Amino acid sequence: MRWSNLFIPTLRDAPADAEAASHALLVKGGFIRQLHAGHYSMLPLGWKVHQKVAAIVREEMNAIGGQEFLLPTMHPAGVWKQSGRWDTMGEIMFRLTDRRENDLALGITHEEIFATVATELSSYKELPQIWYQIQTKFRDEARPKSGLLRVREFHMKDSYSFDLDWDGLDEQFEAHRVAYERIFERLGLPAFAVEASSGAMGGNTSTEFMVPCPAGEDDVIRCPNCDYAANIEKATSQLDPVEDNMPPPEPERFPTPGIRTIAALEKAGAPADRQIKTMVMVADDEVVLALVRGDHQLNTQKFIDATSTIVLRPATAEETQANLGALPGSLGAVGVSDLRIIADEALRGRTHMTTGANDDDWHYRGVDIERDIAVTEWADLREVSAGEPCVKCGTALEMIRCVEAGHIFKLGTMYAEKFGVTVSDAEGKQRPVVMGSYGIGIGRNMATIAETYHDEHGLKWPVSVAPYEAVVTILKLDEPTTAAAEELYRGLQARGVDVLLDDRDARAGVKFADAELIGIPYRLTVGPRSLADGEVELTVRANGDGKRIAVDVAVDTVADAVTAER
RNA sequence: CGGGAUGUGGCGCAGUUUGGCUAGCGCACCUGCUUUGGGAGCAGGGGGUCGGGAGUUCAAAUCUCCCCAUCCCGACCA
Repeated sequence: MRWSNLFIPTLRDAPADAEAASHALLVKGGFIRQLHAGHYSMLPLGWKVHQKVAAIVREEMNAIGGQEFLLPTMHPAGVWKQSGRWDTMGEIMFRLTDRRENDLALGITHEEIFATVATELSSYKELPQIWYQIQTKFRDEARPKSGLLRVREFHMKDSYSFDLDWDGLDEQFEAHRVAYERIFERLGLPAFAVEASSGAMGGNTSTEFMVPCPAGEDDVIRCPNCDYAANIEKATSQLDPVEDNMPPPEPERFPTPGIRTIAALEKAGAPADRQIKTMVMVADDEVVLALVRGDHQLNTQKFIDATSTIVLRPATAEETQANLGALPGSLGAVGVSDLRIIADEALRGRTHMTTGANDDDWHYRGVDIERDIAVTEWADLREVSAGEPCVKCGTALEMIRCVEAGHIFKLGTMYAEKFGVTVSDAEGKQRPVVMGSYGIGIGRNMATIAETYHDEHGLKWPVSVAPYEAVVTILKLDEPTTAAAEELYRGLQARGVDVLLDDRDARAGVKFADAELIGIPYRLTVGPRSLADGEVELTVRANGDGKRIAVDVAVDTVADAVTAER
């Protein structure tokens, strides 16, 4: 393509409200424009990158036997009611009504729709199946942010596997894990797999693929020594045991005037690891107590997973007062019998603990949690901190901020049962199929690549996803220079290189700056000065290297480099 | 949803405190001349419901009220 004919609206100044590097550079480079919060127009350059990312995903899905579909984005409420998720999805789902007042939803994911199609599976001989699509998803995110990293409308590759049994699912899951690793490698992303919370998807196992990035929104706990890695919503660690000596026969009430915090109580003689922190939560309109050790933090996702909660919020001061008779600072679970009490595993077996007495300015000490508190359920609720010992090898864990680039789930038979997706097995018995689902956001991966590959001059796309693989820059629009550049351009096209010819009537500095901003991996600069020596200049965007090469080897040099890096 | 900030040509901004000239500057755009290997110079030119509505006033980008939008932090979130 000739640059003079293209719409590549580069800007001298990035919009002031773009903070993430990918956001600023994608706008500045003329790849995207915002329509409104969380909705972006893909301009020609952006769409080319998007399509190249999608093509890599498609190739790898096809390689593991995936079959491409395209399902509707707008769904009748009925299918969502059938799975039960019409009620459990909450505000994340855009809902609307048609002229006949039928309830409709915009798809946030497609388990329900693929399950509906899958009812036509009838025999185990048809299994396994891997079905996928690359299609628009809508999610009414509370806070879209950082350009393409978190939006409300985006393209996702979502795939679904159907197997006769769990062993089959394990194979599909593994096939996807390997496919995803290949995808991220081809995208140039240093992604790694971590244990994850399955959240609203259901199922019992899920793995996220994380890319370290300060603009990300997830914290990952990773062991620098062994292979342990988990989202902080799932991560655990070893804890040093705390010795509880001299358990007293019963809790002792003592006055703590003005003491409202763990730290203040510590000064009054109760070490934080000998305190029980009591938090009052409202889980789907039910008041529930969450107990963690004084020096630990509650991870709300762990609490949600442990209690199968849909909507969780802290109780208001009024609700707390009404249920426990005291305000935060003096709360405890001793003697509470009418509320669910979820306690963190780190508290199991502890005695000689201090906790609030549900009477402002009073606490109990000498509490034996199993004797004195009616714990309903024990669960892993506490949030791991960096530096704690790895559960597998004891090495100090590190915490890394990441972007979630992909997420794969073992779903089981829940959707098959809700939708009646059954097949006959070899004995002629009807069995529900075992499903998995697997997602990669295309635009988010594009933005994550931009986050990973850029410098002060602009983007530095890997060849695999670059909007153009090479650019031939004409420095002087006279006949001999133009003719030489055109010949290189045609030569590269003949070698199958996705090449751009910068034939604009602009100064050299403008052309160089634009080529660097939009991140073309290879630039051939054709000017009368070097041409007089029978040479052109080859500049590599990735490392800034520039060198002169003979005109007659230029096409092969660039084409070979591009081909090697695809 | 809570907190903070911002809305003035395509982009970046000034002007608002203290109401008052035809709403200004840089970039970008158009024309001409010169220039031409790292975002050119000179001259001329086009483009703006000052986020929207209502109000106060002789007079509103500027003051008042209401609303909307966007960004950041948090909550939340596959």
